[in-house]
Amino acid sequence: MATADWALYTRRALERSGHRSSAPRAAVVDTLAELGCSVTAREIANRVEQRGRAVGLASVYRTLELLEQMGLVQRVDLGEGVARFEPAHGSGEHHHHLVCDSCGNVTAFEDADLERAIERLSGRVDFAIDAHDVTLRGECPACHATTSPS
Amino acid sequence: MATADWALYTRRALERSGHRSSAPRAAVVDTLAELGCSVTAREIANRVEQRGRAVGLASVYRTLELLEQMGLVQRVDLGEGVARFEPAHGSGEHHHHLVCDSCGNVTAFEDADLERAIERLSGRVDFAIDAHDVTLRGECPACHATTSPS
DNA sequence: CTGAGTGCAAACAGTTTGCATTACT
DNA sequence: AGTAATGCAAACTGTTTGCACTCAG
Repeated sequence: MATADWALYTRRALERSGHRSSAPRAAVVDTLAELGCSVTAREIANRVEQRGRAVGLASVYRTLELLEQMGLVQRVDLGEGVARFEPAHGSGEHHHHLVCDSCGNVTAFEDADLERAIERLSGRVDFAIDAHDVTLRGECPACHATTSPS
Repeated sequence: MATADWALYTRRALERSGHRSSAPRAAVVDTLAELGCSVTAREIANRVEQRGRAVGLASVYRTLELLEQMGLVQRVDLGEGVARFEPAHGSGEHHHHLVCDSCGNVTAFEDADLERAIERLSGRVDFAIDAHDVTLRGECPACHATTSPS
């Protein structure tokens, strides 16, 4: 399964580039793999602690920063004033996020049509585009049900 | 011209909804209209000060928050860790942003194709979408020239 | 044994809030 | 006169940094 692959690959990549394999760092990698899509640094620290081990928040941030520079982690900003992070799966996989305005719930989606539109657009603008974010906001099914009970 | 229209309309809207017309608030409105697209609270405060008058940063934030709630101002988060704001022009006008990774320069763009793709997509997901942000990142022409001098 | 990596606490930056003061209406 | 709105400074939040300590290589 992809999440275990990523954790493994990431640990290898760290080794390969001469980084020491420390317990805290491994815990962050494993936990990010476990939690998956768009998690905050604090969520990672909390989860690690739940599992008995413990990591300083600073180390979580330092690890995430390192991994981001290595292209193994993607930083995501959904406009909540908190940075979110997720495993970066190679070049292929590519998703964006739906955010529920009521409960803050975050879900991922992918859409080839959208990607195509953005790609075309990228060729048309005068910037040299190399990344893009799309965030859709609204109400998730659960909140929608309670808000407008038909 | 649109910027003056917006300032006028906004001041009217404030009056109409029973808000006092104070000098600081008017200054914020005028300055946001003048600066236009995606400015920070501090930029507004600075600009107001340059023009002789002065506003506390807190008042700038309070005004922007009020205007946002009234739908007259749009809050924009480009993932820099600073909130940006811009005049919200009615329902029609709709743009997104290009951010230069090197110099931080922000430019606006609109693209009907992209909007259409998002609209179609919105119908397909299980959230009730009512807003969306798109941010394209890359190198602006100026930075691109200095980075890769052909 | 050496220094990369850690944890803590202090420093920071942006934003929000409490409160006494100001100034529209 | 009454009270919405202001300005300042303190409080808060998320993130970064300095520094002494630890542990992997």
